[in-house]
Amino acid sequence: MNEPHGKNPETASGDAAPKAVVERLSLYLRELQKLNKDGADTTSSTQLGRLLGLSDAQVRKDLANFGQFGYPGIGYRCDELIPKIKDILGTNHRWNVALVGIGNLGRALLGYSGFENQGFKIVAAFDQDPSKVGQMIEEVEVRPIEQLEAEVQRLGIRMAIIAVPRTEAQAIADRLVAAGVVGILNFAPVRLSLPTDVRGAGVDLAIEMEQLAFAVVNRSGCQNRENA
Amino acid sequence: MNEPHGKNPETASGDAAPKAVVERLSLYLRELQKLNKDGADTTSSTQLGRLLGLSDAQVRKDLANFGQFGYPGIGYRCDELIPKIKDILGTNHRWNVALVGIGNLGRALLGYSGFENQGFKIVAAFDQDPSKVGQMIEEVEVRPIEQLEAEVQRLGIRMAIIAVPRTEAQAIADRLVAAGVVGILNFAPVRLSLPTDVRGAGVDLAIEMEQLAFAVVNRSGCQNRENA
DNA sequence: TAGATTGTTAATCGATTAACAATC
DNA sequence: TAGATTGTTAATCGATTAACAATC
Repeated sequence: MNEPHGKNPETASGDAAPKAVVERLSLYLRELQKLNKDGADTTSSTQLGRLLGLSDAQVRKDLANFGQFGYPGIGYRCDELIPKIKDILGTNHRWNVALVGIGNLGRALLGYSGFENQGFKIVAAFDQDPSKVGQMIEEVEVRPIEQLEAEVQRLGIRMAIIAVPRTEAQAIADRLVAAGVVGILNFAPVRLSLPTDVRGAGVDLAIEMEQLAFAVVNRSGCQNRENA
Repeated sequence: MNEPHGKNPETASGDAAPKAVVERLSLYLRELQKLNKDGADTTSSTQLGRLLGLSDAQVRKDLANFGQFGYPGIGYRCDELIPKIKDILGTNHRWNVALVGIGNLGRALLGYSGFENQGFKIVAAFDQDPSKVGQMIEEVEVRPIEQLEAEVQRLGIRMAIIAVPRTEAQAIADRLVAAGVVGILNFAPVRLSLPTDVRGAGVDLAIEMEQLAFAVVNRSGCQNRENA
C-alpha cells in the first residue's frame, strides 16, 4: 500500500509476473537455444531484441524482473541464461505428461518433438476405443481410459493434454484433476471448469484463424510484424 | 500530433485496433453465438463481462472501438452484434483454405469442425507422399504438391495452413505466397519469413506447455483465471 | 415513469521506452 | 584505457476502470 511505486529487488521475483513478460520469456529462451546451438557464447539485449522485434530496453527490463543475469559490458552468457529462464518457467526438470484421446490430433501430439525438446515427455496415453488400446505409438502404449487414475498416480504425472471430443472433455478433466493433475492443455473446443488451484490453457485453432483473417483484411501494408 | 488525446469517433474505426482488443472480439463472438443458440435475444456488457471474466466497461469500450452496436437501456441484440463482429474480423464471408501436409496433424485439421463453424473451409489438401495422393479425407481429395499453385489459383484461395515438417515449411510458404495466399497459419516450428503484405501466425505448442508449466509452478492459489 | 444500460469522458493504472551511472 | 552493455530510474505512452449524462 505504501510502497512508493517501483518494485524493489527483494520482492521482484516474488511478485506476480505480468503475463506478457512470461510469454516473452519463452521467446528469449528459444532464441538463446538457437544462438547457443550456433556456437554463440554471449548475446546482448540489443541482439535478442533485434531477433525478436523488441527494444533492447524491454529485453533487459523483462529479465530484470527475475534477477540479475547479465554482465555490464559483456551481455548475457547463453550457457547461464538458458537454465535461469528454464528455472523461472519451471521447465528445468522433466515433466511427465499424460495424453488423453488418441485420434489424429493425439497421434500428432505424440510425434511432436517440440514437447520433448522443452522438457515435456508424454509418458502415458489413453483412449476409450478398444481397438486403439495396446497400440504402441512413438514408444508409448495406449491404455484403456479406465487405467487413467492408476497410471497418473503411478507415474507421478502432474500435467496432461486433453485431445478428446468436446463432449468428453470436462469429464476427463475432472478425472485428471482428481488423480492429481494440476495443469491441463485442452484442445477440445470447450471452456473447462477447473478448481482454482489447477491451471488450464485452451488451444482454440478457430480463434487463431479468425485473428489471422482480421490481420489479412486489415493489412494496410504497414504493420509488418512477421510472427510466424 | 495535436489531437488532445482521445480518439474521435470518425477516426476510431480507421485506427489500427489494438491487438488485445481484437483477441477479445473473438471471445465476444463465441459467447454471443452460444447465447444466441440458447435462445437469448439480447445480452449486456455486464453479462458478457461476467461470462468472460472482464469488466463491463471493458466490453463496452472494446465494442465502441468499431461503432455503436448497443441500445441504451436494452443492451446488445445477439442477432445484430454477431454479424457486426464477423464483419470486423473479416469472417462474414467464407474463406477457402488450403492445407499443406497430410500427416496426423493435417488429418486432425481436416476433421476439425471448429474451422467450418467460423467460416473457414478447407477446400484443397496437398502432400508430397504419392501414397497419400488421391485419398479422400473429409470429402477433400489429397493432391500432389505439384498442383499447389494451379489449385490455389483455380479456387481463389487466400489463406493456407502449413502442417509439413520444419524443413519444408519455408519453401511451401514461398510457393503459397507466390500463388496468391495472403494469410498463413503455420504449425511447423520455424519462424517463416514472409513479405510484408502477407500475414502469418504460428502455433507453437511447446510454448503453450511452457506457459502452462509456469502457471502451475507459480500458482499461489490466488489468481484463478480459468482460461481453458 | 423508474430501472436498466449504453457510449464516452476523465482518472487510474500498468507497461514500454529513453536515458544514464555503474561496471566489465 | 575506451568501448560496450548492463540494471535501474524517470518519462512516456497506452490500456483499463470508474463515473455519468443520454437514452430506451
